Amino acid sequence: MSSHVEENYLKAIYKLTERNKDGAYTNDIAYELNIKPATVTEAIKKLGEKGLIHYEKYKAVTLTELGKQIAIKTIRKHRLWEVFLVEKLGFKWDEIHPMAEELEHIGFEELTERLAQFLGNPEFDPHGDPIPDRDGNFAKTKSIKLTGVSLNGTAVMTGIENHTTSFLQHLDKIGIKLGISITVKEIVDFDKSMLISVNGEKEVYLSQEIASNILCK
Amino acid sequence: MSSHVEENYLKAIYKLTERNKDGAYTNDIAYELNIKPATVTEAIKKLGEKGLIHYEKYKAVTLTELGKQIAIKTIRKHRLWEVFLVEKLGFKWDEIHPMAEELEHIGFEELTERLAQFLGNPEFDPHGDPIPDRDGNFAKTKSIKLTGVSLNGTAVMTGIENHTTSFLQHLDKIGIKLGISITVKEIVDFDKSMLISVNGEKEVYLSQEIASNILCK
DNA sequence: TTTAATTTTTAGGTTTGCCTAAAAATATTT
DNA sequence: AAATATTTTTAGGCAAACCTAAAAATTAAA
Repeated sequence: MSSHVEENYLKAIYKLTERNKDGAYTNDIAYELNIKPATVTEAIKKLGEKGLIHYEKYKAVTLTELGKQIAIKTIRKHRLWEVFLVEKLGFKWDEIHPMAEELEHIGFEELTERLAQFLGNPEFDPHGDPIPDRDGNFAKTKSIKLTGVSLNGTAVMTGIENHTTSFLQHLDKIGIKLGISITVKEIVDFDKSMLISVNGEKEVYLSQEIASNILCK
Repeated sequence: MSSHVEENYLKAIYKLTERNKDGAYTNDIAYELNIKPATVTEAIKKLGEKGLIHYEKYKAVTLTELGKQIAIKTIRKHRLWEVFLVEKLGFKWDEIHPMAEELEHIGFEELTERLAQFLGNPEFDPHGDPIPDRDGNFAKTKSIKLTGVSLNGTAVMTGIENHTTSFLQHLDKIGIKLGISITVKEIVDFDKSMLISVNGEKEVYLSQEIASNILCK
């Protein structure tokens, strides 16, 4: 199995296991990777034999220590390249994912570490997601959803829970970006949408769906 | 055929056609790509059908305009990344080839162009090879081999004809790098090796083999 | 607790990009 | 121009990574 494909499976399993403690299900992995479940069954059997995941028929899979290391390294590479694309090449945060998705598979330890150094060993990527260090440790961040901020409370925007282009572009349009301060001016009783002010200026309504995908501290 | 594989074939054919005007032979392509001739036959048939090369059974192949464009774009990407690796990440010129060999296949036009801009639109890579511009035009360079410099003549080192690690490391050791000035102090009658002085200082003997792989102007 | 629905796996196929061995074509010698 | 050598192609195979359709196992519902 090519390391490119392998890394994608491990990354998907890592992501799903974050959400679902007992592991990643065949169907979910397939959905995540845009392939069919039958293909996933084949693949996870092999990953099991390679010692990268714990595989038992009909059960959710989990990563072994080795598999987890590889997944985290891939995430590290992905997020470092995202920083590069934004900080050095001037891309916007909604443009970088597909490029990072390819760059993350370039596998030279020395390249990754020099890139990190060149970027000033950043701890967060342009979406506010933590970048694991070379040993695989993530900076601890205890953020809350914007929906958890009480009326008249103020919070600093630190991240997002949804990474789709449309969501990112919408945040751009209303002026929400990392580090900005958000004050909750009103919570509409009817649908729990909220009126917020961005950096004490612009006021906009956010649906609960949007607010619940914005992370703050 | 994956663009990764396709680009490698086109690059190999481009390189071979540079050397051998009538085109690239099956055997040579196979040697260049470290695969077997039978595999090449299969591949070039497909590349022919795709309109990327001119293919006729038992004949050397040449690139079509389209095939040439893709080859040159790949070379552009390769050399830009090499500049990045040396100028920004501090790698040495003998370390970068394998990394650039992977980075070159990342195919986002916008990424390439922003990278080029970030690097200051360099015209030459760390080995002195010209970087084609976005339209595929190479800076014209009329360099000569160091073996063509006459006794007591001085020339500026501008490139190399051999890109092996061992050659690059040897040049490093004796202090030869791009831009350095070389004076021919002596040409040994017996084997045509030459005594040179590097930047008017250090004197070393170079075999004819080495001298013929050093380009100057 | 039996039936129904869902999920996972198996079985059998396809394409891609590689391989070896042998046949066919081309090129080189004698 | 024959014979020999070299090069290229054909033929048949293999593993990876995907697929569909059907069978088996598990989970949920009646």
